[in-house]
Amino acid sequence: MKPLTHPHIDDITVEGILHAFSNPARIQIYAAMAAAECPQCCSAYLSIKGKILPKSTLSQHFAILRESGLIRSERRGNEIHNTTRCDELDKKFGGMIDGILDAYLAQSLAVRKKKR
Amino acid sequence: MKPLTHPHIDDITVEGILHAFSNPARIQIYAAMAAAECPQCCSAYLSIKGKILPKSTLSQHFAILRESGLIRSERRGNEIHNTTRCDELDKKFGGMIDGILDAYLAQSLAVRKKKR
DNA sequence: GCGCAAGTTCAGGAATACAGAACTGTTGAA
DNA sequence: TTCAACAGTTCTGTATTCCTGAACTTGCGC
Repeated sequence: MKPLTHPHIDDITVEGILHAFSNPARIQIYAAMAAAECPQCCSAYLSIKGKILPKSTLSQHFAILRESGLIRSERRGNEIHNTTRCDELDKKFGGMIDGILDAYLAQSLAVRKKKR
Repeated sequence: MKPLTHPHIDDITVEGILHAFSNPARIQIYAAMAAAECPQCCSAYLSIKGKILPKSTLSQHFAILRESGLIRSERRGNEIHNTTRCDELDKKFGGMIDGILDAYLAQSLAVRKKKR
């Protein structure tokens, strides 16, 4: 099994991050991960917004998040512990990530209100 | 020829914007448009970062930017005048767009420095 | 009218995304 | 140690999206 590789902070690009975020499942995964208090394994995100994702799809989403530099993944025995790289990213990209997350969370809240 | 339609501000979504921005040509067009002092027609962006885009490709990029709600396009006789909708967008999405643009511009600057 | 320039639409091929099936590697219990 | 269950990956075919050249429409000036 391949070792998990992460791009160096200098190799992370705005376009890569925006592409990773351009998929609804991926931005939701990232938002949930950013809100989590401790590292979560991949299968914690098998069900997202009431939809169930196939494991293979999820695995590929995680690969894209990892390769774009948004998250860090570490093998812990059987599972993989995932965390955001927000400290590094905030230093490099200023308020970009937070700005996106804030807007996304505000939108999610608004949608939930509407549904009631 | 179809009339140009723009989504209502309430129908603009974070995912739509991020998808529009996930393409290098589109974010560059938007950045240039945001920096321009007056409305630009589409063909002002035929050459972007040294690359020449086919007209058809450009036309579709503009359609995506328009439908995502990022820009406003108005027919002026033969050509189309394009402007960003940044006032509305800033009101709706807080610092998201500016955060993205700032990071993108900073990255572009860094790249240009490296090339020298 | 004519020619030209600005954009659009269409059609194809290329690239990318998705999901089911089969797989690898790890854990824990018998 | 053997084996079943579990976490995640890889492979593969299909569906979707993206890109671009060619043909087209519309508007302007001569």
